[in-house]
Amino acid sequence: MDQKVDTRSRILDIAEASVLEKGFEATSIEEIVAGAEISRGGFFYHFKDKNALARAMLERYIDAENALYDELFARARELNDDPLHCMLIGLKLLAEMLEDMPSGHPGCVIASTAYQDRLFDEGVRDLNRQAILGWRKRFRGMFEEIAEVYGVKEPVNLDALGDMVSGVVEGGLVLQRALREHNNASEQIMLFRTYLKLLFVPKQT
Amino acid sequence: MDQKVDTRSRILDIAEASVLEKGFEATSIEEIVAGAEISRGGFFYHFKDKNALARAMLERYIDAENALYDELFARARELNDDPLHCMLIGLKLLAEMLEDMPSGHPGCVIASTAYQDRLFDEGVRDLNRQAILGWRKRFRGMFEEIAEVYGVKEPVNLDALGDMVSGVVEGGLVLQRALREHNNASEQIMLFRTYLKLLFVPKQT
DNA sequence: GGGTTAACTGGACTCGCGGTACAGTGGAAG
DNA sequence: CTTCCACTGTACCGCGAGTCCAGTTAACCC
Repeated sequence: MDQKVDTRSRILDIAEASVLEKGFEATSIEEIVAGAEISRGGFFYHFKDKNALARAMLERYIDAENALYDELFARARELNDDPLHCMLIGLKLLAEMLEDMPSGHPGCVIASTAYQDRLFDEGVRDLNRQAILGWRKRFRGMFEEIAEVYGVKEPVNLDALGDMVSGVVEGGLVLQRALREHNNASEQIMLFRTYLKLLFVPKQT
Repeated sequence: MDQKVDTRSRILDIAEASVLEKGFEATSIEEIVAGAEISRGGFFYHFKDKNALARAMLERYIDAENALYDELFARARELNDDPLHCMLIGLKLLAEMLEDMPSGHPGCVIASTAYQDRLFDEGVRDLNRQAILGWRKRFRGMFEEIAEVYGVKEPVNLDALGDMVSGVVEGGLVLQRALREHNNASEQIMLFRTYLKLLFVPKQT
């Protein structure tokens, strides 16, 4: 119970690595149990089927992603109190983080799940949906704060702008995955950052 | 040979519809042959395996997408000769087109393939890569033309900006798929359009 | 009319994987 | 000493991909 990490988490670790590398379908239960050094029976003891595994993985992934955003923007806030600069610093940190990942970022489970969604049940799909809505809310809130202090040079829908953060990250990861380059996602984030710099201008008083 | 469309194309039609709706893995050969009203043997006569099918589908999809871009921006050019306005009009047309699709756009096969790539062979992955590189070149070219006439307010990498078109579309489609909303992709494109309006400014002479 | 070929049909079979069922076991906790 | 948890191990089912192959049908060619 100490040296051997909790089996359930070990299964999730192995499964996540494999799913991010080759996709959900291509990851067999056989291979998960081999990696986790348990029996097939043991796997089904923890997860009633692959769907339950997907659900648990998504939950964990989303929690981790949210924690990451929390930490990133908290640090950004420490560095600068201005909401716009906080956003810009946070995005820079995010971009750097994506770049520092050796062999590229694993890629977002969200997109992967979205494109194979018929494999999953309603619960999994809803989890996915809620995660993106959460990010929309989070970033929309930050943009509202910015808009209180700054003017916008062109009218934009702040919900859509919030979605654009997720969209740019997801899109960047798709490019990165397909191109087999390693910094497309961070490049795209930096480009989006430039957008914000152009969009928000000091309010004339 | 006239009323019965060429069987191969009919297989591809059925398969594409099904793959876009539920994903590649979830589409069984059984169901394709039922839809195309042929026998299993007939399917394997045309495609040696599912991989060959994927490859053919991707080729067709990419060709269609490129033809669409050709047409869209050709029409835009007819409407306005200025390279920036041509780009802006083209994006608007693209956004409108995505919005007009009943029940949303089918979703891009590129992302779908990227996230399941271990299912496919090197040929399929390379096709995917070449498509995105093609779009990069296409849009980069257009941005270069724009940059000859306009100045940029903030320095940007034009390759990355070219990628951003693909990225925003892909990302938007991911959001749309996951959220089950219907106009995220077009919204994201319009937001990107605003970016370009802010980025490119008339050159001071 | 006979021969060749392309485009199939249909059926039998193998294999891997997801999933089920269930009996047994070893160790910790009470 | 018993109970329960967290498994192991094995046997079994069904489905879908993929293989093999023998036979059919229609078209075209000499």
